[in-house]
Amino acid sequence: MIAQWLCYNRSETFRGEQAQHKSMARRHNIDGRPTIAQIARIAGVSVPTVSKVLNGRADVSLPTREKVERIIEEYGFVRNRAARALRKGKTGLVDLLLPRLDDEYYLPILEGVAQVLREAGLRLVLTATDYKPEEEVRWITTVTDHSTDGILVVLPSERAIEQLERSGLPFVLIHNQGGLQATAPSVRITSWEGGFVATTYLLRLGHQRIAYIGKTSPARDAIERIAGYRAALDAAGLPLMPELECDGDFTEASGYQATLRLLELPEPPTAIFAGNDRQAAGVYRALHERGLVVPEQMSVVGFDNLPYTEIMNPPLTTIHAPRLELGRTAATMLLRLINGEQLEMPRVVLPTHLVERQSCSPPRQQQE
Amino acid sequence: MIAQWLCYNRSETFRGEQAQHKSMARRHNIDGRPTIAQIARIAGVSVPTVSKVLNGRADVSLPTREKVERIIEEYGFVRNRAARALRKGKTGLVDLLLPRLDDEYYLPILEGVAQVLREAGLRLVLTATDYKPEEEVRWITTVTDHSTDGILVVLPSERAIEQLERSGLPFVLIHNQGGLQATAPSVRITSWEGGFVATTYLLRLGHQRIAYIGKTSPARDAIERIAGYRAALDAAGLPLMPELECDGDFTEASGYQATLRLLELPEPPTAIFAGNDRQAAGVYRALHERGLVVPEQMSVVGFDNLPYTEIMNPPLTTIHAPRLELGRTAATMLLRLINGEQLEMPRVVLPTHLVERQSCSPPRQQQE
DNA sequence: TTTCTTGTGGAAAACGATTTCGATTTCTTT
DNA sequence: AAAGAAATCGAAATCGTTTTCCACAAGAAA
Repeated sequence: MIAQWLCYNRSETFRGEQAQHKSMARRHNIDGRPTIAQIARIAGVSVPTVSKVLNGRADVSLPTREKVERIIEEYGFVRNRAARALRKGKTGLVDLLLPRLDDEYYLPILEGVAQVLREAGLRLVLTATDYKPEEEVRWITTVTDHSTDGILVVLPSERAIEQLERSGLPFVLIHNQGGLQATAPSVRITSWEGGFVATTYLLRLGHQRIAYIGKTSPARDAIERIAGYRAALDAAGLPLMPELECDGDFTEASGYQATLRLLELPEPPTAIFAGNDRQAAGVYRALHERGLVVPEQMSVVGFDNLPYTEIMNPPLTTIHAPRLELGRTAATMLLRLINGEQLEMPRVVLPTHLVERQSCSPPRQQQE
Repeated sequence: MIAQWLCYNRSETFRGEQAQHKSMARRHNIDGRPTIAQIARIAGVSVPTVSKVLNGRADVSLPTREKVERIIEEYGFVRNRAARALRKGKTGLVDLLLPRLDDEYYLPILEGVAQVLREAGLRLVLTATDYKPEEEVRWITTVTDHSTDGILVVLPSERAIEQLERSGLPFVLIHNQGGLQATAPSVRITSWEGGFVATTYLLRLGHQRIAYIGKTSPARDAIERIAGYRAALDAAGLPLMPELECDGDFTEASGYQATLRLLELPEPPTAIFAGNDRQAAGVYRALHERGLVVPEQMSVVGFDNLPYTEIMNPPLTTIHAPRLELGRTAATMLLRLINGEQLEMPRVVLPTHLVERQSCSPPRQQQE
């Protein structure tokens, strides 16, 4: 047992694996990792010449270039990023600030950002603020120290935006909560339309009593979703039914509890529009517990289109939130800003759309 | 419509928001962001003194310190990270390499790493290799340029490990695939025990015909899981049943297809051990399609304990893979290495355990 | 009063790359 | 063959911080 917990000695490994480089290095009196100056000396050229080769500049003759390239290859030289960043004023890093990392909602956003940055040869620094103001203060000071070329913030607070604008660094907001007057570059989704479309879909199926879950959250997207719901009812000439607008903080548990309350109503709804997919999962659980089957006895619509909605039973009809594109466009915009370009469209809104699966059907005749 | 797509002019914003700093800066002929030298000049001290204040050194008198601190605060000075990194040889950055970002399996690992790094005041650079060798080559050269202080790699390839050892940078492997002889510091989970425990659990419930899905993957964890399954059968005195060992590449679809094939067997199994939760979801789908109910007509066990297993219907019994701890311990080990310490336990294996939910029950009497 | 600490502060040399600009060489042109 | 143009290369400055080491002053010990 003990034998396999062999002690790992870093310097030993280093010596072992770097042997071939080491021997060459010794000949030229190099201690550790080679620098541009050492490469230059070995190649018999000047430091700027090596730099020019490294940066693919034109004013280097072919023989010189090849010689230098050979030496670089031979010694496994890689240039020191810190020195480069210092001189060029660019770090090649972009900061992405997420509220949480354990929430899979943000995953495609992250993926989208990573894709674009990778294509551009930039690297991604990830920070989770955990919704805590102290954390925000920490990253604000740590982020504005020129250690990154630009900043992407998901669900930024007002204070965060102020700090960002003050810093002078390029930044783009994702899911900006701010008021309409904010001019900062941002990417959002059409939450209102999503709410409207989902509700309209249920209305078209013939539902008259449609509940909404998710009234608690003060987030802008949540507010827009319920507003879309109300607008759709209104457009259909139906009155608002306050008893069908349930609290819900966008967790599975709140969807569960809201559903139980809805089922105890004298006249329960025939369809439930959950403000997000997690709540929809809670709705499923409550319905299953009460022995109601989806969609025959209750239609359900979610929001976000998380991956697992496909494998729910039955698969959940939901509003697709284009989260990958959210990340991609935000990153693309940021690259423009970093490049000193102007954004012709600083405030982008990405469309949502309905994904029809099997959790909805027309209501039963006469509600029993 | 057009009105709200106001053009965002970065330099304008900069001018506006930084006005109060700017005015002071102008008095002292400062153009952009202040440097240590400018702070020093304004405070009437030397550059090293400011640096000493910044680094909390002892050889600065209280009045001087306070004066400098006041100026720093007043001008909103933050030091340039690149310069600091160049001089100190440390960047304050740690690289995390993940195969994919759109796979929620890795999310808790990421979260764990982020937690530990945040506590240590380091920042996380995230890279996705996308399982592509070219990508790996790219990051290998880009990552070993001293731009990060250490590297964490999830599911590293052999070549990646070689490169890492050659680079001389501290690194820790997560889910190392390598052979037992590898001495590189790594963190894994007890996949074999997980497979053994899951299978034994089903055996104890009375199942005799237990299928396993997930034979295709060459990943070490996959191999260990099926080995654990076989060992449990063996320990129970049961023969191996090759027709019950199904191919499966750990996707939902493969779980679905494998299940359909299993159900067509002359003598189908009474329980299915899916190599991971995604495959288990496919199992559920196939069973539901065929009208079989879990667990009465088929017991199912998963592996990984992904978040959505809790809201599956019925909730899935599965093997918990401690992914958060995987990230935390790997990051903790890396910090030690960065700090120049030795690891007394360079190869850590984290325990898995069974999470009992409602997808298993004793087999029906007499199989019909 | 003299010497020895102790405490403060600064001059200058790093760190490793990039960039500017001038010097040299080579190649055309007249 | 001389003069001008083009290609090639390098010396030195620079980015902003940290670190080493030395100078100086004030207080303590002789």
